[in-house]
Amino acid sequence: MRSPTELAQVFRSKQLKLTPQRQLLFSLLHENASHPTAEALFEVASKQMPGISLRTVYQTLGELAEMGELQLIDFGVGATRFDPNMGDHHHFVCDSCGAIRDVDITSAPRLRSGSGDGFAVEDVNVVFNGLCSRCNQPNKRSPGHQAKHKKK
Amino acid sequence: MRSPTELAQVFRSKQLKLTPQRQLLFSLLHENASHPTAEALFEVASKQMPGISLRTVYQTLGELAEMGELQLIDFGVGATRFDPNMGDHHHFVCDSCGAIRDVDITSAPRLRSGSGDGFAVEDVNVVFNGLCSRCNQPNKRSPGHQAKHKKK
DNA sequence: TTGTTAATTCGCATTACTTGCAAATTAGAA
DNA sequence: TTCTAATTTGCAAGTAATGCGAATTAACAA
Repeated sequence: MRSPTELAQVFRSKQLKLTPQRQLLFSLLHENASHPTAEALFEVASKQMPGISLRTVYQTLGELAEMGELQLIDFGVGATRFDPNMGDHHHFVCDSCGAIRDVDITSAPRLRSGSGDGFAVEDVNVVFNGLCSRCNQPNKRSPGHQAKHKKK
Repeated sequence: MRSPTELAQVFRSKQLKLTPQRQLLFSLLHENASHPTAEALFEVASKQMPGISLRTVYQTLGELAEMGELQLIDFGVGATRFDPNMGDHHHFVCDSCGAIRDVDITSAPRLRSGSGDGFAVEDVNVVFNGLCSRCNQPNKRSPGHQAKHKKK
């Protein structure tokens, strides 16, 4: 991850202006380990910066992703999630409450096959589905944000 | 996979009617290894059964998925894909043309961790991104259906 | 400080994909 | 053949995200 100061330099080096919106979104994202959606980030940002536009959130998140400052992940369950953790890692998704947790690559076999059968693999993403520790307790399932697409 | 006859029994056992639409969609899906979208399947189905509704395609695909006859997969690149292959396997997605290929589980490390850190993993999905053999040839990239969300 | 200008934000319209709903149709049992 | 619940269909509506143009503003220069 990058400090706000470093971010400023990255922005300038790319001819991008350092706006209050961008700074806010960047820091909110780094304070937030929940892999928020654009909408969720918008909610939080609105509290500190009333009037900020959802359009700007999408715009900025897209730019940060292009700059390699964050990952854009779609688990096929509602909206795209944003992850500032650019390290090699995977994800666990709770099928009950929708919570997402990073899965450190060391705890999962490292998959980095070069190529096979003619196609060149450039990236491998592993998604673990199941029940989080909270929802795994039979009597206290969080009815949180349920999966919409129920993959299976 | 199931033969049309077996399917009929499965349907009956669940009080579901064996309609021409369902039979057509089921067989089209099994003839088709491209992991089509609902829309794509609708196009093909329309040729053999003019007037069939896109709504019915979505409906039927959803039912088949609930019955465990097919998988519903969202790669975060446009529409949901449908896969009649219920065996343990993963997927390769071409970032250039959007083509999808099954990746037999034997060629990838078998990931079936029971649980860790309190959450119960019930399913593991691995997505390999890269360039397919066709697009991997520098001069002949298929400009096919480009990725829309470009995950990274 | 002030001015200039290209970058950015904002809001609204629009697209893409999918689902809800109600009326019309039909498979399967009697 | 008749009956009825299941199914299909078309259209409206919903969600997520993007396109676009007008208004605003960060950053640089004078």
